[in-house]
Amino acid sequence: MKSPIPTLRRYPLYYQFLLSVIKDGEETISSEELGQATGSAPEQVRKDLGYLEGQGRSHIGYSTRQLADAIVVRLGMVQEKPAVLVGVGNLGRAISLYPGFNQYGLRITHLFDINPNIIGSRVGDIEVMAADQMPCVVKVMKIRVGIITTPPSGAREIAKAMTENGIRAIWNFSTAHLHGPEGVMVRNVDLSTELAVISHFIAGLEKSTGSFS
Amino acid sequence: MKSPIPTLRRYPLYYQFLLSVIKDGEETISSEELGQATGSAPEQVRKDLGYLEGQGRSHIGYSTRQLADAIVVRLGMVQEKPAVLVGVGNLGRAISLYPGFNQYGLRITHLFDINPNIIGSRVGDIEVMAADQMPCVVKVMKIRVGIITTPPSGAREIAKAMTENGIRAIWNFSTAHLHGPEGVMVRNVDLSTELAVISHFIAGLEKSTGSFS
DNA sequence: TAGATTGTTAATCGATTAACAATC
DNA sequence: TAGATTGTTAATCGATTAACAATC
Repeated sequence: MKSPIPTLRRYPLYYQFLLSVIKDGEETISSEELGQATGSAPEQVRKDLGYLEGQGRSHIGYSTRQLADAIVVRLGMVQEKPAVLVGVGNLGRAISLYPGFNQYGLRITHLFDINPNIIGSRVGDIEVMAADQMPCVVKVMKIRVGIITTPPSGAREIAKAMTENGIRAIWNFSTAHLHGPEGVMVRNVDLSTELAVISHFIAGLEKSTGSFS
Repeated sequence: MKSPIPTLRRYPLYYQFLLSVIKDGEETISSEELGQATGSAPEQVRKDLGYLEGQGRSHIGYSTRQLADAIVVRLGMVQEKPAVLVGVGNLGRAISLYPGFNQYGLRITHLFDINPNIIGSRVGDIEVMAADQMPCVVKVMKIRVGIITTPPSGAREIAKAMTENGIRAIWNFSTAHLHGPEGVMVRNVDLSTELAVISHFIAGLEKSTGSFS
């Protein structure tokens, strides 16, 4: 059965915790425990896991191994997903070096930038190429995933070049809000959306407690 | 009127776009345009803006200036919010150098790490301190915002030390899922949640088109 | 067995979307 | 004026939560 997007987003949380308890030698786990560890209600956990192959057993719980495997299958984590990244600033560098992505089969194979001082430099063991070569690389290598970590100004154009050359999913970290054509998934990740929530909360505290408390 | 969290998260998107049209000299903007630019329906925009002070005018739209100001006020963007960051790896470095945060009044004032090779080094104009000094700094400087960019193993303990010394909002980028005590807001930002959605989507494509297409 | 735990159905909740009167 | 646009109320939608029978 198809998993809704909020559920898909919770699978990695379950998966991470499953790995740690498997390492501890646990054979089974209850929805209660799994919920505790990931910040979800047990009913939520059971519902989410209900979309997966396999099932839990009353009085016993779920097999940790079987569950982890089911998540791997559902998320397509074993498939190799080569990706290009455009914009090798601090954020781009951090993301291309982020160790957690391998687990999901995401491999950033090419880096691009427009800054001549950055082009030709190395990040990890990848050499940064000139951004105008990105379309060609994407097309020739049949790459399906594009990551954008540029300033907002160039983002739209880059996204266009990506989709025109076969990219099917764009992970956009720039503050420009993008949306792709039919059949292309765009995930906009804007850190300021979270910052808004935090700022609002902290500012609210100051107001209520004032400088007298 | 209080804005719900999904609305708070959209304000930065509106704000960003408002700044750009103000720079272009536009005096007013319609909910239609604003929605177009940020990926929301016009009704959604009107609802979100309805929570703010001030109002739009029929046939005219909203005053761009007034709207931007109202968002600034609602999100408490002008209040100075000093913050500490623990974990000066690639991600931590990227975040402490991220230019967009100033806008929200967030100022990362102290950096901490446990790695002796990193302690004493500089990121921007801030010197990295030993992590065990974090509780003291937070307490003495009355800092209310903590950012965690460590590996998951140490995260829980760091969060505990933060809240015990007066931190009221934690922005957690580690893969450990945290939740704070009553009165402390924790925002868990796990990049793998987004990656799950992307991986699922791309893996689904491969399956349906196969290697024959 | 008794009690723990799943799986599933129903109820709730909150956000989004639609509809439309009011207004400029 | 006519048409565009807001503001607000109602309808829809989807996810979360609650309830509970089934089962080990």
